[in-house]
Amino acid sequence: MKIVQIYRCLCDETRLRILHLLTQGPLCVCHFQEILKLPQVATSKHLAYLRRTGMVEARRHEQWMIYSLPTTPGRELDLQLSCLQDCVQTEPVFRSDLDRLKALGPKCNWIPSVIEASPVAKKPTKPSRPSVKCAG
Amino acid sequence: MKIVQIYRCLCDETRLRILHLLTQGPLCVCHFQEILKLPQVATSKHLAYLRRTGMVEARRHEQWMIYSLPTTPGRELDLQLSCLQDCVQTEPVFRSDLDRLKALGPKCNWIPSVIEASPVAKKPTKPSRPSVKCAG
DNA sequence: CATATATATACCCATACGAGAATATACGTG
DNA sequence: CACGTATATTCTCGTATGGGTATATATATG
Repeated sequence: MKIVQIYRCLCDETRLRILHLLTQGPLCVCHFQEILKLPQVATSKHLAYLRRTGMVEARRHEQWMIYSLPTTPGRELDLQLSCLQDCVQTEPVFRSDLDRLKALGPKCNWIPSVIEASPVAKKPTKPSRPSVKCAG
Repeated sequence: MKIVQIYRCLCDETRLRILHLLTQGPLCVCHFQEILKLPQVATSKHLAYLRRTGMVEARRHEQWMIYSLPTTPGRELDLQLSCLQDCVQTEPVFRSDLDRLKALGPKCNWIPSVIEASPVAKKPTKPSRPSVKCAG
């Protein structure tokens, strides 16, 4: 991936927040909506943009699309993401995003096990009963 | 300066090359043109963009405008510029820019002394005689 | 002052992008 | 299969941006 492509992904605040959240682990779209407080279409389009350029990967799990950083990010992306984490320290948005992510905590515990793609993974806290309505 | 502003500056290859060159030291516009092989107006406009957002500083010296990184860059910009230098290693454009910069070497020795703003600075290699025509 | 060099700005055009509304697709449940 | 939830795509619109041409400004020189 060309460096300037990486920067083009980083030059929008929403995408910056998405990538920042993903450094903490995989997330599904509804959680992004929840944390970023953005309409569905905005979230989805930014995620599509990131996926097109190879900045993130996506896999479907039942109704949900789980987004994560690439399994093999490549040197440049790795460097940039580290730098991003350093840089955002000073801006409150990113801090509160993290707070909302933690607050969401147990609700999305099941995601990592899904990502590991272990077929026998138990999905402990996932409300597997009725009318899931995401984690809202 | 907001982080996303920094990224907006970095998301164009020309500006990336300009900033990369500036990590080596101050340069005047004609040297950018020379190294980047870009028309005057393109160079000037990208430099104006960078100046507007505070990514670079400019000072006039006689006919020339000398551009440099901010004297006090701030934490985020510092981090980003370091990361940039790390990242560009793999892309040939930046390498050849550096080569052309070195090749230009003695022709712009006088710039650092100008930047120091020492009133009695001698400008050794500057062709102070006739029809300067930049460093072309 | 006339002219040349260095640099910036204004203007025009094409394209990219972000936001919003509406619609489509995929999956799950009864 | 009908319906609901989750997510993606299409369309439209306004704005930012990059390239090019022409012009303006600043400085130096004769």
